[in-house]
Amino acid sequence: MAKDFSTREENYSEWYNELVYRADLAENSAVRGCMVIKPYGYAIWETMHDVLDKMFKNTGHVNAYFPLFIPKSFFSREAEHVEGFAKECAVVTHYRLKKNEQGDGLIVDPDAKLEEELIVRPTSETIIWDTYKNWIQSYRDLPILCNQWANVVRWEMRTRLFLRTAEFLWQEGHTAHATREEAEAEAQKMIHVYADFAENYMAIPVVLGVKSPNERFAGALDTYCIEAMMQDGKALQAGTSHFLGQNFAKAFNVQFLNKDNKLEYVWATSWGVSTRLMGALIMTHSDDNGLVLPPKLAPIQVAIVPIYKQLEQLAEINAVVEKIQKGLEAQGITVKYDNRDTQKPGWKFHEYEFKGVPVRLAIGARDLENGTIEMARRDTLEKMVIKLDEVQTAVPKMLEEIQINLYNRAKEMRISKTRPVDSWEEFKVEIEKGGFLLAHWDGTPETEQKIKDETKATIRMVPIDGVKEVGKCVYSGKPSQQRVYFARAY
RNA sequence: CGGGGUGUAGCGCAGUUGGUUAGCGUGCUUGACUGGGGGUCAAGAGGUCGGGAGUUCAAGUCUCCCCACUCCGACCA
Repeated sequence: MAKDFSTREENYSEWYNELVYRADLAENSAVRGCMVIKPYGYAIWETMHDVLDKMFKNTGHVNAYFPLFIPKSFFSREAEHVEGFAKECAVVTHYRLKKNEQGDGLIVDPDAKLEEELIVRPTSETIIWDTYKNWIQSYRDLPILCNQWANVVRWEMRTRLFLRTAEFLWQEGHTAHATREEAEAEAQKMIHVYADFAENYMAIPVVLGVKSPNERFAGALDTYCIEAMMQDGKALQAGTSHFLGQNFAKAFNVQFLNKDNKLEYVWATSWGVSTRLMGALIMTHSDDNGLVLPPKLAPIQVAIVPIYKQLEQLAEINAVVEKIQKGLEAQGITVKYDNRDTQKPGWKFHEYEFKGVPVRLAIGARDLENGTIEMARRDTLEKMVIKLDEVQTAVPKMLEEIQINLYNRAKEMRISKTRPVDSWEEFKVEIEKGGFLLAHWDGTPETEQKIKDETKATIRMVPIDGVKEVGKCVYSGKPSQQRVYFARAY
């Protein structure tokens, strides 16, 4: 057992915070609401970045980079967009500091006021569409399929490591198309890429659907999303893909001549996932002993700990481990052999367990005699003794098994927290228990808002390929065509 | 922005009605013994008590002002 570590039962959010901090993933910085992502945490993000980047490129996208600053006037061009982001923008008003004549330090030089203030991007649609205007004249210029990896700033009132920080890292795809159909297909394609990534790499099962108008991205016609269920029963939006229609093309006057020599507005999409995924990863799999990482994203997949008395013994072990390590690395497995003499074996066991390393091997004098090695798996904490000559097959097999087990475990958890609800009384009782409630909804924003006001639950999404089922709205009793997902969310 | 709370060693905290040299846990350094699940013992290093002003013979402790952080709401990827 880890000492002095909160359990999920005692206090879920404390457990999460301590986990992030003690597993060396991230910490709060001197700047309120902004985090420092530490090397171990960044290594996980880096792997996510690399995998996603490949997936984007495999689907025809290229990377570009647009500025951090956006002229204030750009923001007011798209009415809904402005409303959505105005309340959380960091604004640059001056470009120079000077010595404080009245006291110590520096003050903002009042003479260095910018003619037009610059917004630190909360998202880049506006600056990108202002740029695309210059790139697009003909249908031959389309489609444009760009992605950028960047940091953005949203001045949030309350922040939590990874889940909501004032500055966060993300990728944002911005595409331009000649037809509505093509843009819609793009938006849907990308939400499926995200679902694929979440399920097959992060081992997080997700439900896929479309947002209700209330929850839609500011300026979008449709927002597709994937939603995951956390262990405490709260939902977490893991990725969004927006069909923007011609809203931004009209706001920034981006037109092209089609084959019939007629001027048309361009159709757009944007889609993104952020470092918030780290929060989802942590909360989905981890337990009261610390972090649990799916092998495909673990910075260290196998940790090897030697157990020895004298240094001569260590030398003997080193020789055996060297072969094991080389063999595993040749199979593409990331191995850390921790033969530091500065820490005890017990300390190392806890360290790697807490950091979520999927497989740990331990080898000592006893093993050398028997030709064995101890293998421990992080997901179930089981330990087993295997023959040394089995290591090269047993370890990769175990990694695969853990990856699958984590996914299955998370899926069972989600299924157990998902259930249909048919009356308002039942809804109010069940929402307190957490999880997804599948309920009928009359399709109106008014009803959705009332449900939110009374229960803090929001419609997480309307399933795209959901089963059509005639029913009555759980709140208003009006007719409904299908059930939607309700939950309290992060 | 509204309502609580907290600022004392790297981190986590104690410090009573003001009273001598400001403590404890952990971490850190050195050494010895140890080593199959966070070892034991010993010796050390480490402090503008958030900042400023005031009351007092005497302030970590009382008063006032300021600052920072944090939690709970409203807002949100």
